[in-house]
Amino acid sequence: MSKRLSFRIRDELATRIAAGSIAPGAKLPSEPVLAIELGVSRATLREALRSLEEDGFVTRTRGSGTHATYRPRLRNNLDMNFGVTDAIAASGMTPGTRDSAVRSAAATTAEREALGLAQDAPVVILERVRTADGRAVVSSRDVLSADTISLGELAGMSIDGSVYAVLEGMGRPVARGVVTISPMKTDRAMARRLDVKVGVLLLHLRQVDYGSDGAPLLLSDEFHLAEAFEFTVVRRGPGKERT
Amino acid sequence: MSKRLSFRIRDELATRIAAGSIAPGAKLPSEPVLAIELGVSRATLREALRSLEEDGFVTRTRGSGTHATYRPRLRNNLDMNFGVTDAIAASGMTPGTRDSAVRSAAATTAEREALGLAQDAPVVILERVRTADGRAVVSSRDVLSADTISLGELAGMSIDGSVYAVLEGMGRPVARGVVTISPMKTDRAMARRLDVKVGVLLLHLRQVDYGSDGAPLLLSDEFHLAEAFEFTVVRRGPGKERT
DNA sequence: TTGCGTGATTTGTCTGACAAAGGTAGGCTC
DNA sequence: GAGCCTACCTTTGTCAGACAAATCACGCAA
Repeated sequence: MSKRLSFRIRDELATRIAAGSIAPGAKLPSEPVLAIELGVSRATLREALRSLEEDGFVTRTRGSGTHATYRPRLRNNLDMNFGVTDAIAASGMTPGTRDSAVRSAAATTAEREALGLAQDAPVVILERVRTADGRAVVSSRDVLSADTISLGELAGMSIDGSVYAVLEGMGRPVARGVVTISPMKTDRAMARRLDVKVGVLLLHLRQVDYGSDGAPLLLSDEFHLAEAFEFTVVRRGPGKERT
Repeated sequence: MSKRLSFRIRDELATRIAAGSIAPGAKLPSEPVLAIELGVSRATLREALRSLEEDGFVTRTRGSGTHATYRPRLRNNLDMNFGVTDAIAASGMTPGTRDSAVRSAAATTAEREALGLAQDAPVVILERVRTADGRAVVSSRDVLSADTISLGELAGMSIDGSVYAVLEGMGRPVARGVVTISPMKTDRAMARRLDVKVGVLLLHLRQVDYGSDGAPLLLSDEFHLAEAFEFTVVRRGPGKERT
């Protein structure tokens, strides 16, 4: 349960809208009425509405009211599913892991830059092949500073576990990630790992994750089979009301 | 200038943070102090801070204060650059257009579903090849309902213009878009249009744009040369504070 | 029918206050 | 002296009430 009351109200309204209890395009009750119904003050309700508006659930117009917007249903939203496990589960398949291996090494130049490390700083690397309903669909490689997590801690995590869950358990939750998307064809090594032919299309997601203080925590390279996944992103429009 | 005072305050603070006037990790003045400094009430300031928090510019902690977060600088953020023109310009190149053509047709099934139209509803189609510094980099195809815009209006727009700008000029600004990303290889027709070899890697962006009322306005298919572009997305972390 | 004015409705902003949680400094115990 | 605990202060979260501004609906007149 969220710490802030306004978050709970926000989630409650978001659920109602998503579930269709408040129909798309329908007008919500006025703020005073809705505040009484939800048992909170109008200020708290407005915090929640502000958040919903920011995420595109509702539009608010002075003099007119607050209206729910039509919201497209998304299967694999990059915003919602942060890890590979989430993405697979969101597609209705059972996630699994294969060929898991952890090791330590000196950081390469690219890794040093991405993670903000000193030269020759030690890093720990986790390489896995993720499966959906038993079929290999993603090859992933996670790199973390040895200062962030020890080899033992990384090796000790659940085989199907999420690195994010481990980091959060250590009090270093991931607050934000920046992912770069590019297409590529499978080379021979990747084809063997994923058990597909050479030349099959992949989406390469290179992601740097940052902690709540803004420090880089994790560098991930994920190679997704294009035919197995579909990525969607919600983009905010150029309407001048926004920044 | 935005209609709502809280939006202006939001933008003002976002600018300060982005420009480094408020350093990453630095603590902002307390709400009462900041409200006086900005000349607004604390309620309005809190609306602005709520928005900034939602976008990851700041974190707020009761008892501790509001802190600016480190925000990575992005070259081609799918969130920031909505149209192809923006994306090309953000890469430091000069956008241009080639092989522009408009026509009208009956909507296909996929187009009907995406745009929420009745069977055999007429649509207008704009096909263009976009260039960066004279080199063809994107093949695009925009489909709109004939009710939204007439063939003449579409043909009359500036050759390098943005469909978004036209829609906004007609009082139908695009508030949100949902893009699906998938990789593909160029077929023969696309290779000729983009003047590349068959088999070169493309990123296919299929996007549906919605108006402020949530109604679908525009269906776009964009085929980007992979080697010419790089797409980044900021993802919100799995920190438990979110939905 | 069309246009205009007027009033009701609704969100936006302001003011003031108290509660809750984090941070800090001081004192106490061992 | 080191560590722990407590009281206090700061800061955000929530509440209450009021007025301003914008939109919408209705009635009326041309």
